[in-house]
Amino acid sequence: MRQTTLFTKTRKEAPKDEVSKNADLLIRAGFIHKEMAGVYSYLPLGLRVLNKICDIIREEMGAIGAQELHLTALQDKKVWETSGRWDDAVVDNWFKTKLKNDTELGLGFTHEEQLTNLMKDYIRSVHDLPVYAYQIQTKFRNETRAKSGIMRGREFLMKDMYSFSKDVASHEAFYEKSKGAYKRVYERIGLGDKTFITTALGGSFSKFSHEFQTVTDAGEDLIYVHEGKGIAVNKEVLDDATAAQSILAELGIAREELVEKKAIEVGNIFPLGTRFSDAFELNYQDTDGTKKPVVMGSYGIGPSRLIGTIAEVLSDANGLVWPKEVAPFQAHLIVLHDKDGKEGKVAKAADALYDKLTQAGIEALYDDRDAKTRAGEKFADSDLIGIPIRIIMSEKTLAEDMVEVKIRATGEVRKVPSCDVLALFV
RNA sequence: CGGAGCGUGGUGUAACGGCUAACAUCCCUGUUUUGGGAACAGGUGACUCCGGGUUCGAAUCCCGGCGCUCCGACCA
Repeated sequence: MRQTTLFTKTRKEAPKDEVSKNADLLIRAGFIHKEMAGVYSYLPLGLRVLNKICDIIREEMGAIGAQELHLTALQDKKVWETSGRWDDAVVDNWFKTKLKNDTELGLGFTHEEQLTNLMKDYIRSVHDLPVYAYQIQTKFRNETRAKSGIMRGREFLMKDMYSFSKDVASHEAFYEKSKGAYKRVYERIGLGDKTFITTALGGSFSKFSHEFQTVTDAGEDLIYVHEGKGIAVNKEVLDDATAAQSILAELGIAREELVEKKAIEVGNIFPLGTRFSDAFELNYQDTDGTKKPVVMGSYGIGPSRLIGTIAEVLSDANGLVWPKEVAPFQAHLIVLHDKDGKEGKVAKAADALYDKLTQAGIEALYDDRDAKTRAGEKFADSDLIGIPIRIIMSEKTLAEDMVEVKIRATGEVRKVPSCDVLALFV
């Protein structure tokens, strides 16, 4: 994409109504636009990152046999009354609205109820199981306090998967498999080293749950990391003496081995048991003819929060630093025109290189702005946007038939023969 | 939901109750410049969040809204 056609611009100054680093950088670099507190639009650059993250999630969910679907955001009150979660006293972060005829509707903050109810039309027999279904969808949560930029919004994107298994054993087998899929997602988006599977309390549905927590000072949670085993427990576990004892024993770790860290929850999986299948009478007929409740699990990950987390964890003083797999573009080609400007030899060579990259299937952002935008400004913008590989072509480099390559993450600079540029992307 | 702070051109800031609301940046014209956010000249752009009130006079003081940020509570 030619940068002259990109409608967003970078900003030199931090927005006055944001303090958090993720919002500051993402807004200044033109990835997101704030609409109101906790509600952000995704601009072309930000959407590219979001789509890449979603595609990685799709691949990893597909790899463990999950199928994608898309449920509705508008929710039927009756369905939620079935599980007892319509009441504002039970769930206090509902957005509710009404039809013209005063029928109440909700805007989905999660989708256990709807999907369980839907599955009644498709799950009848043991032969229909298991089913693993997920969606990537906008969720609405009426948070009393939106904060931390895109880390905690009122409208946000969420991948939520639900598993439907015939019994506890097969549920547990899939639950374990899902952990692997989640780990691969964090590795691929560049957060693997800092993300720990964290045992947490189960809340109302089960004895325990697992969170994926990325260590960062911008986090809201306190976790206790066992660095040797690469696992953690949530503070809430240690606060509960009986839970702490059994969970630490199960994990084979001792309290003294744990190090306290601030972290942001970037994923959460938990067994649902038959909490919803009982409520909705989602049963199946087993081979022996008896009726049994489906055993369920729920698996969430927030792509938009992941963007914020990457911005918090991987950025530096000059701006964003995108890992290869989620970067909006693989290459940032910068041309420094000669005195003939857009008609000059350097411009022609850079145009040709851009075409070559594009034809090779390499996504490149081409900073083709003319000499009114000087080198320093182009470099500063490039640092801020954070594309992994920068390729600079100028009169100087062209004279040697080279380009200059700078790696955003490390700052490493080297000269590469123009003909070898494609080799940078294998 | 408790507490604190804030709301002024697109952006970031300034302005004692008193001239035509100032500066920087961005943007537009032109000249010059060309490897880390250049220089000069000219120009566009604001009912100072909204509604009331006090006053000869309000961006400024008072009241009420709305909005934003932060701390806390909450967060299957």
